[in-house]
Amino acid sequence: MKDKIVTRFPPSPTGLLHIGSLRTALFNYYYAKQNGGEMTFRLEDTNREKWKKEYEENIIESMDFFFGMKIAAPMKASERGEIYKKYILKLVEDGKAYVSKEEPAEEGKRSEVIRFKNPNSKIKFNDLILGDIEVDTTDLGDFVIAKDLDHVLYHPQVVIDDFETGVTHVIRGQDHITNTPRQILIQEAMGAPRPFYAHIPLILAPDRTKLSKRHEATSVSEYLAQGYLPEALINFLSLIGWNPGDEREIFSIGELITEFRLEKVHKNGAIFDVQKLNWMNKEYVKRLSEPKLLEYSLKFLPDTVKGISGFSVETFKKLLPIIQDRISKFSEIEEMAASGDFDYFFGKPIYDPGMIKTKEFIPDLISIIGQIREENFNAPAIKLKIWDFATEKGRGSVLGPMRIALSGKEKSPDPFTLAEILGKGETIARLRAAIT
RNA sequence: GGCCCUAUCGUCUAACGGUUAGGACGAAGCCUUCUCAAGGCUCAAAUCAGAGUUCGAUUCUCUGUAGGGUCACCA
Repeated sequence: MKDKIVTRFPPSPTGLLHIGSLRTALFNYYYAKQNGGEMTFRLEDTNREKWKKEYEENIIESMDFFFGMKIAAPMKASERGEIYKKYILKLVEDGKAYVSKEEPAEEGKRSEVIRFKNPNSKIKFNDLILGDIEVDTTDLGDFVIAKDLDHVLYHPQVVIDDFETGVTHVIRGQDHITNTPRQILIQEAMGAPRPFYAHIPLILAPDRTKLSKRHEATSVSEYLAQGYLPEALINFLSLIGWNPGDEREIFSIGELITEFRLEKVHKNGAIFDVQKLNWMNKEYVKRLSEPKLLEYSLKFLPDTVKGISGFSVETFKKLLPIIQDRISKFSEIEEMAASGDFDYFFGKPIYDPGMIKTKEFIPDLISIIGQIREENFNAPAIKLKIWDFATEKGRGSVLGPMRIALSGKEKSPDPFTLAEILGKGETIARLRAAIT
């Protein structure tokens, strides 16, 4: 009988959920799920200086948002002081740790701390991604594991929490690799079993250093706020440092759970390429259902547009295909709004009449369009009716003025689509207005 | 600097020791076209260097070089 696989995600609430943390959580989640196991969650929240309630809430909400984990009462390191204390006490009793008198060299340092008695052994462990790693722990010295019995430090905390929650696989970033020998040492002193380790490569900024706060946008919330879709973010992040070995790129979370292979995770760090994220997000935008597309579009549509007197959701719905075609992320709707790409749908276009090169063919357009029946007033039908005439007279001098008459802009969707959205009556009205 | 990790197009990456070193993003060009997008097609672009093992190294070994991570009484 194989033991149930238990992975872990223990973020520290010292910032909003980081893009790299999400990816680590994702890998932990895939590995646990595909093996019928589970991913545990706990908050490593003993650093009270950097802690913020806002961060904690953001992380917990994200767990629900991305993994459907409803966490009512998260396990918190800050509430486990008594437990840590017992273990440290035991270590001291067993002679594996000792109270050390110090001469504080710096301000704020204590004259007495608890140090781990380093047996100075060579620690060898097999990393599921990196392979065998051997480290001589002599250079680590007798490192401090607690300031005192009520202030236990990170390494013993991790070992105790992983042990008590039955963690079988520690999947974490490569920035933790040098912590591993220390933690194994403590484990062995406590007689705790050693979990499997898998250190995943770091996500790098374009300057090839670890992606951190000093770089552009690093929190998941920022990306969501820019209108990246969660599914796209998950897909993109999952493909950094891992790939299925073939040429597929678009994966649902369900597919990722079955396809993900820990053994195929790379050893080397990878740059977070926003351009590729943009492309992938666009792929997801294209696949969005109409209700979802409307929901997101409305959410990102500025109030200045919603406040136009002629604005209605009914009309806005007709613009959805145009939006879907143009944006790669939803914040671009704000840019479209700023350049006036929506205004003319909800009110008369404002433009310099000089923009219209020639009004010569507008009366003909009005009569052609007038012949189209109301119920047939759609872009393909309108195009069919006008096309030959436009070709005969010169498309530039027929279609160009038509577009400007309808939109007031040099750049816009094609005039047939414009006419369809505006409707027959309004189209003719705007063409008439352009003559005078 | 010590310790640890890594090394294929600009970027993400594929390639039982035998391939014209493949794909994607991005760039460029072309087509489509009334504009802007979208779409289609085409093209450029890489095995860090040097030894060794081998009939044959992107692939295995060593050295060098480069990059990264980490060295708290933070987590």
